[in-house]
Amino acid sequence: MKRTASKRLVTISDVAQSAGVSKATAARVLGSYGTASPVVKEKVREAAKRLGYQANELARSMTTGKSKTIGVVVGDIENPYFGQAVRGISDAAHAAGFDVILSNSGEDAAKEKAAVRVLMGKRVDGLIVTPASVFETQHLHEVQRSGRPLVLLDRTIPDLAVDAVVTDDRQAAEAATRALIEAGHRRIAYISATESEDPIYRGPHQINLSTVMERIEGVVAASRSAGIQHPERYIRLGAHRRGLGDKIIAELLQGADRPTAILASDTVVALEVFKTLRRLGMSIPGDLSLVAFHDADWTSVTSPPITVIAQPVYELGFESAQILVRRITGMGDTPRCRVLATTLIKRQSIGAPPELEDSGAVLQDDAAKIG
Amino acid sequence: MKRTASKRLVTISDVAQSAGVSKATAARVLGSYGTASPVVKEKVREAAKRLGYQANELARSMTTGKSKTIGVVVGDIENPYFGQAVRGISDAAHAAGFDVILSNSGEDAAKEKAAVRVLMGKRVDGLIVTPASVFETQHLHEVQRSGRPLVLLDRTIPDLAVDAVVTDDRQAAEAATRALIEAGHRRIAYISATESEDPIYRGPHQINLSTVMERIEGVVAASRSAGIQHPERYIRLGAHRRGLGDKIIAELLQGADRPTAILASDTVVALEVFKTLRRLGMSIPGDLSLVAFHDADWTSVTSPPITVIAQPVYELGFESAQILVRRITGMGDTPRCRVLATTLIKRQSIGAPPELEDSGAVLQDDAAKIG
DNA sequence: TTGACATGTGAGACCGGTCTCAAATACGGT
DNA sequence: ACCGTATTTGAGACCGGTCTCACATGTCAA
Repeated sequence: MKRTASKRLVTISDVAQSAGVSKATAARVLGSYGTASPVVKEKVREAAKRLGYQANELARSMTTGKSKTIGVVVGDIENPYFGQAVRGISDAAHAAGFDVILSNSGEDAAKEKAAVRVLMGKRVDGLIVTPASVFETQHLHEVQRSGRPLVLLDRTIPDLAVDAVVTDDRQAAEAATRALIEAGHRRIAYISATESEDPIYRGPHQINLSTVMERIEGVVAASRSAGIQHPERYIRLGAHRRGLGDKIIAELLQGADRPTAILASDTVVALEVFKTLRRLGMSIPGDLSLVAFHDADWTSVTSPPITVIAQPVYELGFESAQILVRRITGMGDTPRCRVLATTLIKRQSIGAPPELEDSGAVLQDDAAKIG
Repeated sequence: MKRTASKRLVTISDVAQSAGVSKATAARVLGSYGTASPVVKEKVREAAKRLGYQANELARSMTTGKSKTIGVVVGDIENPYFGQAVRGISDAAHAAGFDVILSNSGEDAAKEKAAVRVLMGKRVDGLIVTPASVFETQHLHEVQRSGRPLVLLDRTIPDLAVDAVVTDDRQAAEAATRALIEAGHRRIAYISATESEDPIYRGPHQINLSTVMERIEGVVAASRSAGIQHPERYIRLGAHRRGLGDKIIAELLQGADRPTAILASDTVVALEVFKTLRRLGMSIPGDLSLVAFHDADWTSVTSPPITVIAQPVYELGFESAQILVRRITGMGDTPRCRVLATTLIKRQSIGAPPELEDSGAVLQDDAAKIG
């Protein structure tokens, strides 16, 4: 058995010595740059193979300044939404010869900040980030100032002039809401998983994600143009943690003037709605209609199958990586925000609203609000 | 506006010069090693802050030889199974002060090899890998030989003496099969997503994953001890690609002596079973009973809810990272394989087998095999 | 006062590559 | 044979940190 020393690795100098050439020459052959005669090339390659040489990419990156690596910070790897996006990123990156380092922030701005710092420290050539908050963005501004390319994924930050790739959430929310209105609904809830101590929506200052704001605007706009009064009252936030989501949904459905339809911000929330409904003995779409963001694979096998807003998640990742690579290699035209379209996939979770006893009271309530 | 040069970053020499101390002293303060007087510390820290100094981790790792980073190669990031495992890894790693670099192999041994090479090149302190094949393992042997700690996740490799963390697949498959047998089933299929050109199982040589082999053994053992003849005939492989899975399942269910129960290797396959059944106009558990590996969150909201084998996936990741960190920092007791237990969660997808016309023929068939 | 010893600081080697530059060699034409 | 040019090669600086070691200073006991 070959007792290779486990500590010290083979360096280019070792190879050079063994091949009987200078370090510089060996480096040229192994690094595929400069020139070397065929016979020398062969000698060096043979020695490298024999010694089991593997280049130290760290050293290489340090001198060249390029690491051929892009850093990615996503909100939650466990969420299949980001899983798909990451695959898109990986595919595009690898196709361009880049590696990917992934971190997840758990949607926590502080963790995100730390992750970005680490990746910058590792001298990645560029960054793709799904920012956890539009408020805490100093670290991203710093990245931009340092000149390292940065692409925002899924969400934008208003005052940060970098590339971004997002889906058209406003228009998606509007379309979904319109579909519910066309089915006869007037009391439509939007339940978001976004972080928030207060589950009740009181205004834009609470919202720290561009997507959430856009969706709320979409729901409100569609409702308003259908003559629905005060649609904001059915908006709920912070349904992220499992137990909490359940509570928020149950309270919403058991309260006075309960909504007859729910738009869920992702499939995790939709799942929570499903479970809560089962617990309350209510059915879809008889008692409640449901639409969810994200066409997760399982949404077509529930009963009833869920009507969803399909987002081009893989493309979102793929495009963002392509843009980033272009910035790294090429140069700077002005940053753009690419908006990808979504599709409403109609399945069987939308029905006519049930006849609610207190329906008249609600109208009165609405009327009172006007007067 | 401060026009920070976008190209050249601030180095420790810049900070030293600005603070009026030597490079060595500045490094001691900023690197938190050696000694420095309080007043000098203050000066250096102030200068670093003013200049926006960020350490070059590459340079740091190069001299120290440690990168405080562990590399992870998983089969498929999109699969929620691995998503959970990765979170477990991240949590344990970060708790110990390590960063995580993630790659995915797409269950392709060649890609896995490339990913391992890249990570080794980046001088990660250790590796966690879910090996795509028990046959192509030279690269993993090389890692082991180089002395860099390696932990296998979810799967083992017989002749490779490194740590591993897996679930007890044999016992899980046995328990699931027994549950089906107790419900009266005698024709039980196991459908695996594992890569294979031939969907029919002909022997162990086809199987390139330890988990798959264990599960097959589990199913066969439970069947045999219940007196079921030739249980292997209902084993199908390669249900990975979407279209193919559908075809394999449909053929199995429409063939002579069709199985009355299916054990699916993961929830993606289970989903495929659901869809195919719907297409064929069959129902669960009336026409077919179903059990699946992996307690994906949605398996409780289908109708009927699916009986699953819950695996401690997060723990799998968490443990593997802990073991790896222990190896990196501490030293070598002999490598161990940690086996975590699974739980059978009984829901409503198991029922009595339907009265099949050709039931008698099957028994004859079985009997014929004995004579 | 002097010596023993702890503490703070700077000079410079080093990690393992890349890259510049000059010297050495090969080649081609007259 | 001889010169001009192209190609191959080696010496050594460099990237940005860490680390060793020598030297300067401060403290305290004899």
